[in-house]
Formats: sequence, structure tokens, C-alpha cells
Amino acid sequence: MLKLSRLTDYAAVVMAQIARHPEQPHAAAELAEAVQLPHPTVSKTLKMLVRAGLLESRRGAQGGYSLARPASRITASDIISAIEGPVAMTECSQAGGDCDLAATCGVADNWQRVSLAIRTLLDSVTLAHLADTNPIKLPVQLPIQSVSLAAEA
Amino acid sequence: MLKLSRLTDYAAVVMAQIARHPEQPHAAAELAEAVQLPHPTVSKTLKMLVRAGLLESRRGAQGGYSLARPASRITASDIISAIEGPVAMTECSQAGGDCDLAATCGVADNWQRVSLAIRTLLDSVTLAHLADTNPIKLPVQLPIQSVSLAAEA
DNA sequence: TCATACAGGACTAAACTGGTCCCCAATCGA
DNA sequence: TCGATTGGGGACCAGTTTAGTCCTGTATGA
Repeated sequence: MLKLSRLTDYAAVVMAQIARHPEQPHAAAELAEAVQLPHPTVSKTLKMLVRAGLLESRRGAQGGYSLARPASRITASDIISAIEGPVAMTECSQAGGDCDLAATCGVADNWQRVSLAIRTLLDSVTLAHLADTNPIKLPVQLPIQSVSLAAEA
Repeated sequence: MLKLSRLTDYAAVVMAQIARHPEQPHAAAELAEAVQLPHPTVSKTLKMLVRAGLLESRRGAQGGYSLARPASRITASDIISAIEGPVAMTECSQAGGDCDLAATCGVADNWQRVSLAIRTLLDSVTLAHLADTNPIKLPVQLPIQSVSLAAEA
């Protein structure tokens, strides 16, 4: 499936919700209500996003969460790695991967290139894109035109 | 992490191994030995690949597994979906996805586009590429140059 | 000073994954 | 025709991960 975890999915939805009303801070309870998910779970997700530096929090009355920087400068990659750790398809495509089968494997190198291409793609999708309720329409071309599988420069 | 399951990883390694010697059939035991993985696990993986139509098997003495079609016509997508099911980042980016939060979600549509872009990318990587022990070198450009996030034609 | 709201972490239940094992069916060669 | 070889199918188990809950503490602001 190559699937995102459910938490990551929630994170994206919640972030998008905040991005659509970036002025005031949003309480966890309010967000949970808005996206129709259980409060404690949303809360947990929000904490992770804060720790990753994507959100800022303010305690106390009138507190809540707000974006740490403009939605156009938060990428899909950022959100995914905030919840799941670095984007990597295989153990060995992570920095410091420790696959002891590297010798017999023979595909590691090429998987890493594929991984890199996907990461590049996810880097080019911003929260602003995701939050846009008018889905990106046909003639629009995001800057993903040239993801090559060539070795990293 | 956006990680592949370990089984999928094995599948790729095993497929690559077969692709490098496509003439004769390969017994499960032999492949397990070659890639240094437990026999029953490799066997399980091979069965899945047969069921997905990527490998053909012959029983009996001198039997074994061989590619169902040339390595250049088997894609990374094929291998991944053989083991994990269709490539999709979220529940709702699958055909027939049944996310009851679609109404409040607001990002589904855009995730689907991202999913599609990744699928396109994985479609363009073939087993022949993966199996090549000389990693794809710099000036080589696979046909991934224009993955756009635009709606599907 | 009190209600609000986040912080941190312990804990649990359920699901998934990886891996093993066993018995059956097909094929080939002696 | 028999037996060795090799894949097919499925049951089963254990370890890990994931999702979700709950509780206690702490900062903020009216």
C-alpha cells in the first residue's frame, strides 16, 4: 500500500484546518470538533506537530495552536516526517541505515534513488496546496517537472 | 516513514536476483540461499508474486520460478502492489475507498493527486532498472520528467 | 485565584507483520 | 510406476506497532 499511518492522515487534515484560518489560535477541542475526530487523539497529533516545529502552542485561556510559519513554507514531507520519522522507503534508504544484507541485496542503491525522487516530490507539495479546497486544476503544473533518478549531486 | 513492508523489500531483491539470470528457473531454496534469507519466508513471497502474475512457477524436479515477462516490463509498482495491494497513500486514495470523514476532511482530493504522482513515478521504474548492479548514473534520465499534479486526464 | 488549555507520559487493546510449519499436488526421471 | 523434487495453500504463533485513552502537572489570562 505504501500507506501513511492514520495519525499522519489526521495531522494533514488538522494542519489544513488551521491553515484555512491562520489568524487566531485553535484549541485542540475545537479542531477535534471541526474534523470529527476524538479529542485525545487530535491532541496527541498536535503535540507531535509542535515538537516537530510545525505548530506553535500557547497555554491558558484563549490559548491554542497556530502555524509556526506560513502554510506555503510547510511541506507534505514536513508533516509526514513529523509523525512517522524521515521519509524513506526501505531501512537502508535512511541515513545510518544498518541493513546487514547490503552485500547480497543488490537493489539498495536503486531503491534509494526512488526514495529520493519521492521525497523531492513530497517536498514540492505544500500545506497551502493541501488546504486549498479547490483542487489543483488541470493546467496548473507544480514544480515537479524534473525529478530524475540520477545520483544525488 | 512511508515505508515498504519487509516482505516487499524481499520481493524486490528476489525478483532482481531472478532477473539477472532469466534463462533457467530458480528453486525457492536456491534463491533463499542467494539472498541470505530464510527459506519459508522467501517461499511465501514467491507465491505472492506468482499469484500477482509477475512470476511463473514450474513444479517438480528441475522446476522453479521464472519471470512471467521481461524485466523491462515489470515495474516497481507491480512488485509493491503484488505484496501490499494497490499503491495508495491514504484510505481514500484507493479505488472504492470508504472514508466516512470525506466531508470534513478537505484534503482527500489533493492527497489523491499526490498518490497518483507517486504511482506514476513507481510505474516508470522497471525491474530491469532495479536489477542493474551498476546504479543508474548521472546523465541518465528516466522518463519521469513530467509528473504533474494536475487532475487525471 | 480559578477556569482554561497545553505537556508529558503511562497504559491498554487491537491489528498487523513476519515467520514457521504441515500436508497436498504436480512433475520428472529412473 | 514409484519416489524424489519442488511448488501450492493455508493454519498458526509471537512480537511489534498503532491507535486510542487517561491522568497528573503546569502555564496563562481574566
